[in-house]
Amino acid sequence: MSDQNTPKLEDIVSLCKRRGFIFPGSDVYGGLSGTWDYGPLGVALKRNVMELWWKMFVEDADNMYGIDAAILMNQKVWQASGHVDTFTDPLVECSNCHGRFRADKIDTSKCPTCGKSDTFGDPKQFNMMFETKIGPLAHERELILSEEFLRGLLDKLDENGEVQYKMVDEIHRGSSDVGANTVYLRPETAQGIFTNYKNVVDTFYPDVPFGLAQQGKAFRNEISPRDFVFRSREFEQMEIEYFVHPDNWETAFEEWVAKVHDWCRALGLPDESVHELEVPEADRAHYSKRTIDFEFDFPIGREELLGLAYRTDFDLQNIQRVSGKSMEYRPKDGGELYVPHVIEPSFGLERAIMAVLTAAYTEDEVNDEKRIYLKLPEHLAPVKYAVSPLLKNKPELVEKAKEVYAQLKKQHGAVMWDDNGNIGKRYRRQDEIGTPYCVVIDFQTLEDNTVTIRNRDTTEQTRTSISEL
RNA sequence: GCGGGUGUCGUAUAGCGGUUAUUAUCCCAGUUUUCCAAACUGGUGAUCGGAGUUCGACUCUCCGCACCCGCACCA
Repeated sequence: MSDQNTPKLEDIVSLCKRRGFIFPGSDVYGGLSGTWDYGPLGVALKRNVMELWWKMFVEDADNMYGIDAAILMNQKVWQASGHVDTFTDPLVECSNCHGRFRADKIDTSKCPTCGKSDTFGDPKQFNMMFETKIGPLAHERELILSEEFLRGLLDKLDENGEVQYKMVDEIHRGSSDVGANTVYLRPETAQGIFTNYKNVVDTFYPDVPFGLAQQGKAFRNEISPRDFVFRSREFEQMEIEYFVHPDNWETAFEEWVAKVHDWCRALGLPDESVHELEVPEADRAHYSKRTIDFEFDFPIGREELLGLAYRTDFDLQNIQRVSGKSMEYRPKDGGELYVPHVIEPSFGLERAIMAVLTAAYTEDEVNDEKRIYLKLPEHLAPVKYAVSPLLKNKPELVEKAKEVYAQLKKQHGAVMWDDNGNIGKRYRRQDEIGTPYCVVIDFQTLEDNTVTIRNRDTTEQTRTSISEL
């Protein structure tokens, strides 16, 4: 349901490329599906969102600890977490209509699409995790074990063919097993937190409830990445695992619902565009006892912005089982040992940025002309102030403006110099990148050291003295 | 991954089996300009990639790649 205030996705994509926020990944080489690169303004916006998150949830809280785990992890992590099993789907393809289906979800004797019988071959494993190898000989080994290569070779041999085929099958079976040198690019950042739970408890002795927070890249081999940065193969997550006593999970869950709404407001998202979806059991992840998806009215429709899940003690119990190390928490008041339960708010950074852009993108009609501007919250805007001389062919104005620019730059950092074209043109350009204030040095400045400050949203100007900037 | 569509300067576009590849805007340099995309001058910049057909391909054919729509997938 998008009302007329929701911008079109193509308008946002276009503005992002035109003004240097977000470009297609590997653009000069024709692109790479499912990847996006951030330009100068995009990375500024992205960092502002990340820093806001870190400040709100880590620095401003007194029971939160930050960590930053490696992307590559021991493969046992993913066996313990269930990802090796649940991220691997057996898929079958119909030789008649080429439809693809989960082999474990349909009757494979008959194609549900075209109705033909016995059109399915053997199921093939499809895993959403990117896999790579540790060690320098990895690729050589893969080449030797290529089934196609070996079969092609053996097709040329008449004698003992049968024996040789058997050998190929054995070798191939061996290579499709997960070798000791196989590692995965993490499909979620959460496990990097769980694997460090014990280290943090042993070094900081935090009181429950406490949380561990992390920001970082995650990778999923999506079948079809789509909708701009909404679903891509490489993305950034901001996650918190909040450890609670099992009796208190419901209270903590409700607290986090409120905090999530605070976060959405800090991003400048209107309350009426954010929706809670209680995820029914059948749709929940394998580890979760309760999940709320927070959805947002994106240009592509109402879709998930972030998730809040009660993960029980699923992860810590798994680590305890697989590693053999105790994950029990010892209360300082001498109470009984227990394995803490976990509330997990999980934020997608790119989705947050897309929501921010959606909420900020505004088109106004001014004198029959369209004015496009990004109504970004001040703390997220890539550029806070643009400084201009009213006229650039008057050296005294330019000189004074440069002084003001240097002063503001020292104070705020995110300040841009702009003397291109005429003043109206500069305002429009700054509008499009969401700069909240344009500071202009004019002839009056030379007399009384005051400048005009033009407001992005109202286009009104006020005159202020330089010292009060 | 399947089916359908699309692919020309940064953006938006025109056109053609043989062009100096059109126009606007953006961008850059300059003139001008006392507050909301004014004007003028000059400039950079594109046929998605690779094969094939042809004397000659941006144009036709095939194969890749990317994007859009639908299906499926979505821990």
